[in-house]
Amino acid sequence: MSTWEETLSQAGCRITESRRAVMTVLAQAERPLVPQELLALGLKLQATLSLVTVYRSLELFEELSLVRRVHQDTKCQGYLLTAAGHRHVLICEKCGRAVEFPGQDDLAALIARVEERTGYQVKTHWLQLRGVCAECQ
Amino acid sequence: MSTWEETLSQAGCRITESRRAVMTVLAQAERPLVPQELLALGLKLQATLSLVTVYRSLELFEELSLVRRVHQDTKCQGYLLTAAGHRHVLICEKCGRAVEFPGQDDLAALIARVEERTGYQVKTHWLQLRGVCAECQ
DNA sequence: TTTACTGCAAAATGTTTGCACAACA
DNA sequence: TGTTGTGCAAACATTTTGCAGTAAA
Repeated sequence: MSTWEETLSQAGCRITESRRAVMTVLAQAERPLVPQELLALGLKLQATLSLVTVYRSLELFEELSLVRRVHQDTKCQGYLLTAAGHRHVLICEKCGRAVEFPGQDDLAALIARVEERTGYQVKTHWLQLRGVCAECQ
Repeated sequence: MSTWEETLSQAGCRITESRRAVMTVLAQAERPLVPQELLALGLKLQATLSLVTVYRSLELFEELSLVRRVHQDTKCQGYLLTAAGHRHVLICEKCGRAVEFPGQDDLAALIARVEERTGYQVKTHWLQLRGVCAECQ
C-alpha cells in the first residue's frame, strides 16, 4: 500500500480506481497538469473516468496535502504531486517541466525584515521561480 | 496628466472615462480587486461602465505593467496597481489589505544555489507573503 | 473625421451541484 | 450491506468574441 493510499485510508476515504488513475498520472507527470489533461491521461487507465471526478479527487488530494496547485501567469489550475518537506517550485518556461526545492530557511531574514518594516505578522510564504531547464537551454 | 495617462498615450491608446474609472478605483483600493468588484465600484464613477470593458482595461493595463495580478489560494484574479520598482506582495489574511515591498536582492543567493542544484537558468521569480496586518492582530 | 473604444448579446470555458446507480470496505 | 464515490446532466460562474454605435484625438 503506497503512501497516498494510507493517507486516504486514515482519512476514512476509499481507494478507488478513479483516484488511483488520477494519482498515477500525477506521479508520472513532470509538469503541472490541469484537470482537462488529467482526464485525458487518466482515461487510458480508467475508461469511465469523468472530469467531475477529477475535480473532486483534486479537491480531496489538496486537502490531504497530497497535491499542490501551481499558479502561473495564464493558468492557475496546474496540479503537481507534493514532494515531502519541499516547498517551492521552479518551472521551465519552455517545456513546463517542474522541480521542487527546499528553501524556507533562506527567506527567514527577508521575512523578518519585512515584518519589521510593515507591521504585518507573516504566516506563510509562497515562492515560485521561472526559468529554462538544462535540456531547453 | 498622470503617469498612467502618459503611458497610455505613448502606447497609442486613448484616455477614456471607463479606463479612468477603473484606474481611479484601483488607485484607491488597499486590497486586490477582482473584475466584478472593479465594476461595482467603477459604476459610481462611470455609470455606463460594463464588465467587458473592465476585462479589456485590465488586459491592457497589465500589458503596460500598470497593474499586476495577485494570486491567492481561492481566487487568482485580484488586481493591484503596480508600485514602481517594488516586486513582492504581502496580503493580510483577515482584511485582505495588501502592501508591496522591494526585495529582489535578498533572493539572489537563494536563486544562485537553486540554479546550481537544478541546472535550471532562473529568469523570473515570484514571492508572495500572507500574514496578519498591524490592525488585524 | 477617423478609428480606437464601448456596451450589448451571445458564445465559449471552466467549475460546481443534485441525484440515482455503482463499488469499495 | 451500508456508505462513500461515481457519472450524468444541468446549473452556475467566469471570460471571450462579434458587431454596430460612440466618443476620443
